[in-house]
Parts: sequence; C-alpha cells; structure tokens
Amino acid sequence: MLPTLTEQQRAPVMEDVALRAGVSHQTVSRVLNGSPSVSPKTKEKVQRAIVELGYRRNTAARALVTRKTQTIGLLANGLNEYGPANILLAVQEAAREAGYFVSIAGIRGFAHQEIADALQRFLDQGVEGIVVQVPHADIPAMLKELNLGVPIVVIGTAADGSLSGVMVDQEKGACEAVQHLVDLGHTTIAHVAGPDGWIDAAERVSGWRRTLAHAGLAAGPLLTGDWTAASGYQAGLKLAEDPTITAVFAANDQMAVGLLRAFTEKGICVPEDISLVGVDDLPEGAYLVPPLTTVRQGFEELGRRCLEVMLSQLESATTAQTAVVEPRLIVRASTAPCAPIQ
Amino acid sequence: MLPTLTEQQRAPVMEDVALRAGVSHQTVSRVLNGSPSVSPKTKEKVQRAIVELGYRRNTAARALVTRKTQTIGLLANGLNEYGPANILLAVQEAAREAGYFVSIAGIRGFAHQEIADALQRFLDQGVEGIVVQVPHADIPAMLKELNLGVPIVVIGTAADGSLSGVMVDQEKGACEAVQHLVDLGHTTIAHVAGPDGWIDAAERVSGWRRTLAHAGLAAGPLLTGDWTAASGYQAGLKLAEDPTITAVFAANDQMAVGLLRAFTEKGICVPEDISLVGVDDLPEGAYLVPPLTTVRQGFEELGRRCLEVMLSQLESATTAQTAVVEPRLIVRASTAPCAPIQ
DNA sequence: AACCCTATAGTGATGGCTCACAAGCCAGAC
DNA sequence: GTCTGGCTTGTGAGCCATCACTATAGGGTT
Repeated sequence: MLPTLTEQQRAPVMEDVALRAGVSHQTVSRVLNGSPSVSPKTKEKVQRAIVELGYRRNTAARALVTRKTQTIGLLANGLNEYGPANILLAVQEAAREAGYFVSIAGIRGFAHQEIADALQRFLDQGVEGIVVQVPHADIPAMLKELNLGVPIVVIGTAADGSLSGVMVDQEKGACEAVQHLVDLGHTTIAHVAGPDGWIDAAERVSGWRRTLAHAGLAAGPLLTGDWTAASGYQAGLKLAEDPTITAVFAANDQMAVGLLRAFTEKGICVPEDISLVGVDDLPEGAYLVPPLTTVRQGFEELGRRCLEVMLSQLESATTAQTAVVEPRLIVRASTAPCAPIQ
Repeated sequence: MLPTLTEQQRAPVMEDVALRAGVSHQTVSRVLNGSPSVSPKTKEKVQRAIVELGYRRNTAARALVTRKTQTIGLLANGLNEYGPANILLAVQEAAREAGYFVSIAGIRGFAHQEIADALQRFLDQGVEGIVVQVPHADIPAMLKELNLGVPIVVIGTAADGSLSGVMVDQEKGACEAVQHLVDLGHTTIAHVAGPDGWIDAAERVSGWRRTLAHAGLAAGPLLTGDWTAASGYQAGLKLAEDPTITAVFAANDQMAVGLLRAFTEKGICVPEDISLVGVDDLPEGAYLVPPLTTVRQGFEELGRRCLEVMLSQLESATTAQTAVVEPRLIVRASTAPCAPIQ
C-alpha cells in the first residue's frame, strides 16, 4: 500500500472541494465564478464543501489562465504628504470595493530613471492598470514615450492621448481664493507659488494672475517656494518688507504656516495687517492662530473618481477620459477686509 | 498550410526566447534565475534574445510553481496621517530593494470585521507576509486568534507569541520629553493623552507618570484627546483655567497645535507662561509660533527595521523577533525654564 | 584504452485553474 | 415513442514557469 500523504499539510485545491461535494472541479469553478448554470442544490453542496475545507482559490493559477491579476499599481510621489496620502487611501478603498488589489510604489523625486524603473516593476508584476500620481509637467510625455501597454490614469492632468486624467480644477480653486481676497478689498495680493515644473503650482499661478487681471488689479509680487513651511517662512520674511502688500495667496497650507510665522515674528498681524489664504485644508489648519482660510481640494473624491476612470478603462478600452473635481474655498479667520492704508 | 498566428499579439514566453537563442526553455530559465551552470556564451545569447524580444517573465506562472508571490501585505490604520504615511513609504522602499511588491489595505477604524476582511483578502491574494500597522491594544490578540499562517510583523508592539514586532520606544520618548520639562524647573506638568485603546497613547502616559514619580513630583492633570488638533484645543481650554500648570506634554503634535491655539486665545504665552512638548515632529512643527519642541519618532528607521524583520521571518521561519527604534527629543522654542510663580 | 567525473544542456512532469467542447438528462412537441 | 432543445455537468487541453531527472561532451586518471 502506498503511504498516504499527510493531506493536512497541503492547502486544498479545487479538486479536493469537488471530491467532497461529489461534483467535478469544473462545477466548483462555476460556483466560484457565479455561473448561472449551476442548480441551487449543487451550488449549496459546493459552498458547504468550500467552507468545510477552508478552500481558497489560488490567485496565481487563476491569473495564469485568465491573464488578469486583479491588481492595479499606484505610482506616487510624496506619499508621506497630506494630499497624496489621502488620495492613496481613497484610491485603495475604491479599488478594494471593486475587487482589485493595489500595489504601491512611492518615489521621492522626479528622476526619470526612478520612475521608469518603478513602472517596469509594475509591468513585471503584471498589473492591469497604473495610476500615476506624480504631479510634474513632464510626466505625460514620459508616460507616452514609455508606452506601457496598460491603461494609465494620471492624477493632476487632463486626458492626453491614450492617457486618462483625473484632476482638481486648481485654477478655479486659485480663482476663488484670490477673488475672496479681492472681494475683501485687497488690491495688492502676492502669491507664493510651488516650485517650477509642478503642474498644480503653475495652475495656481495662472488662476491668481487671471483673477487679478479680471479685477483690473496689477499682479502683486510672485515668489516661489518648494511647498515646505521653511520656504514659506523665507518668502514671508521678504514679503514683510513690503508694506503695500495686504494679502498673500500661498500655494499650499504648509507654506502658509511658514508665512504666518514670518509675519508674526515681524510684528505683522494676520488677518489685521495681512490676509492669508492657503490650499489643501490640512487638518491642523483650523487650529492655527489664526485659523487658516484655505482651498479644500477634495482628495477623497479625486481618489474615487480616479478609480472609476480606471475601471472603465479596464473594462472597455475606449478612449481616454478626464474627470474633474471641484475645489472649495473654506473661509476661516486668516482673511479679513483690507484695512485702509494709513 | 496552417495560418500562422499573428505572433506580434502574444507576449513572448520562455519558449520563444529559447527558440531564438537556440537553446531549451530550461536554459532560459536558468539564465533568468542566475544558475551557475550556464556557460558565459550561452548566457549571453539568451540575454540578447530576451532583450530583442522584450521578454518579461510571467509572474503568475512563476508564482504557481514556486508558491511564492514576492508580495507582502501592509494593513494600516490612518494612512493619511503623518506617521503611518511615512512608515508606509519606508516599508515600501525597503521592500522594493529586497525585490518584494507591497499590497496595501488602508482601514479607517478598528472594527474587528473590517480588519479580518482585509487580512483575508491578503491571504486570497497570496501574500507571503503581512505587516500590521494598527496601533490598537487588541490587535495582537486578534491576530493570534485569526492564526493566518503567514509571518506577521506588528508595528507598535514587541513580539508576542508567533507575532514579530517593531516599535518605537514610546515610553522612553515620553520620559525624555517630561524629563526635559522637569529639568527646566517645571513641577506641575499636565499630559494630554491619546485615546484609550491606543498602544502608543498608553505608553506615553506611563512614561509621563514614571518620570514624574522618579523626580518626586505629583502627576499633573491628565486629559484625554483623540489625536486631533480639535481635541487638543478642547483640552487647552480646560488646562488654561488652572494657573498652577506651567507645562504640558501632548501625546502628539496635532494636539499640541490645538493647545497652542487655546492658550493663545486665553492670553497665555508659550513658552513664557506654559511650556509645551509634542510628539511626532510634524514638518510644520518647526514653523509654528513658537516652533514646537517635540519627540521625533524615526518613522523611516521603523519602516526599514520592520522590513528587515519581515525578511528574516520570510527566509527562515525562526522565532518571532522584536526591533526597537529610539525616539529623539527635538528641543525648539515652545519650552522654557519655569517662571517663578508670582 | 577504458573509465569516471564534472560541467552544461535538455526532457517531461507538474502546479491549480479556466476555457471550449462534449455529454447526459429531462420536458414538451410531434 | 421519438425527437428537439435547454439546462446542467463532466472531460481534457492549455496557460507558463520551475523542478527533478536524464543525457551529452570533454577532460583527467589509471
């Protein structure tokens, strides 16, 4: 007699379930895949066998034949920051609901090689689609050149060629922020922008510029930071020297924090002497002194929409799509009517 | 004559490479896996064929036979917050270097069902190990009960049974923070703790308590927040009513931000009237008014160590391990010597 | 000259699943 | 009573690697 293998060791496979339920492995497969042509009775038998055996379908075997891994890749820059982290969370949640796994690759810079490597790794892994959350102006061109052969959704831009896009209307957000300042009577409104090359940064600059032009005002000073509070602080020290400036639109909340400190150090009160608006709506923003007026971006929605677009690309490779999320101005206490210049 | 399939369509497989290089598929496999028993000449031929064909090994097929998916799962709570996001980034980076993919599952609460579901999904996916970054006291027990059958590394606790652990020495961090306040001459030191159930919160409370006892001081008021600036603000309003308090140790920076605002509103100056210490070292912390003294946790290192432990568990299923990361006090301007009570 | 050994390469089985197709069954129609 | 067709179920091939063997060649030994 042949020695029986210790069955306990091996994870049960479809055949084991079939044997126990008294059907063929194919029927088990059908039950698992929700095929309509299985009688209720058989279906129940199979399901019981599955539970009793603790059967779990082998993803690798399945992927091998279906050529689908149920996985999407998320390539992201600055994952440790508020916006990207929230988008990641939302994308991942939406993916889970749709039955997809999310594999991540966080990168720290914009180095072409690093990005290309990460994308190749996704391809090696066999992802079905890739979400690219790297807000640099060169990204679409780079992606088109790499020609990856899977659906791609780029966060922060509109669709471009075969690339789909999901974006917050940054320009509109900037317009609302600046218009708010204009409405308060400010006439010299400075802008502390994000660094060159960043898509969002450029759009906010253009929203700022456009709104001022539309209001018949000259553009105030334009300084460039690097999104950090430190750079906002530096910018603040410079702006503090110019007494004609009564309002500043910072391209993000962190720089606004730096500005706030610089102004406080120089004895300039916010909002009495200078109004300040940021972008992002960091959770701490409402508890700064003073609470920060800001533009909320709706990262949650962005992430969800991103996955919607991805799914539709995955299901039917139609043309690329664009989804736009509306930002929202949150008025708090860092902005006030322009005091008459004395 | 049979119609030739449009070869262009199908992704090349090992056999295609073998044909082109004039060897057997096995030799291609050997080259790919770095087997020593392939002559340099053959190896070169194969590599050239791989490049020419743009061959990419099918992960699913490989996983099917090796029973290894090269994937680890990361289950995390509060992924949109500073600490967890940084840990994620570090874990993922270390994983990539080691040739592993990282699949993520972000959860928003501590609901047993949600956690169990996410873990089951990881198992369905076939991850080789799971990193659990859910800082709740009940987690180790829950994990042990679920008995998942893959190596698990829990972030925030020491090893426990078969579970490995990687942690920051929270108690030590708290001690340093409180000792710093004691050294400045403060005698009534309050603590705003994190919510019940959170491991870190409890450890910080105990570090605070221990240090005070060691210094022969009575424990000051103990309030409980929920990590948010809003809760810190509420706590601050209460603490502001007690003039004997000259220092507050907040369990995180966000609550410290809220405290700062409450104190400012009540006309209490930091650090002149009250010294304030946080935990986390948020990037904005250095630019608050005043810059915040805080305990830096070393999330980067935590993430790296976490993956080291995971890898060693994966390679040789020895006993569970624990890695401890040392926190570091960063003294800035929110703490000052205790002013004599007038 | 016969033999053994090592280095290198090839053969065929195998992993667990889905797909395409074939087969069995039973009801209703003629 | 036979036939037709729909509903269920089963059979066998195939996906693409790796693994365990086997085969071959060339060098060194005795």
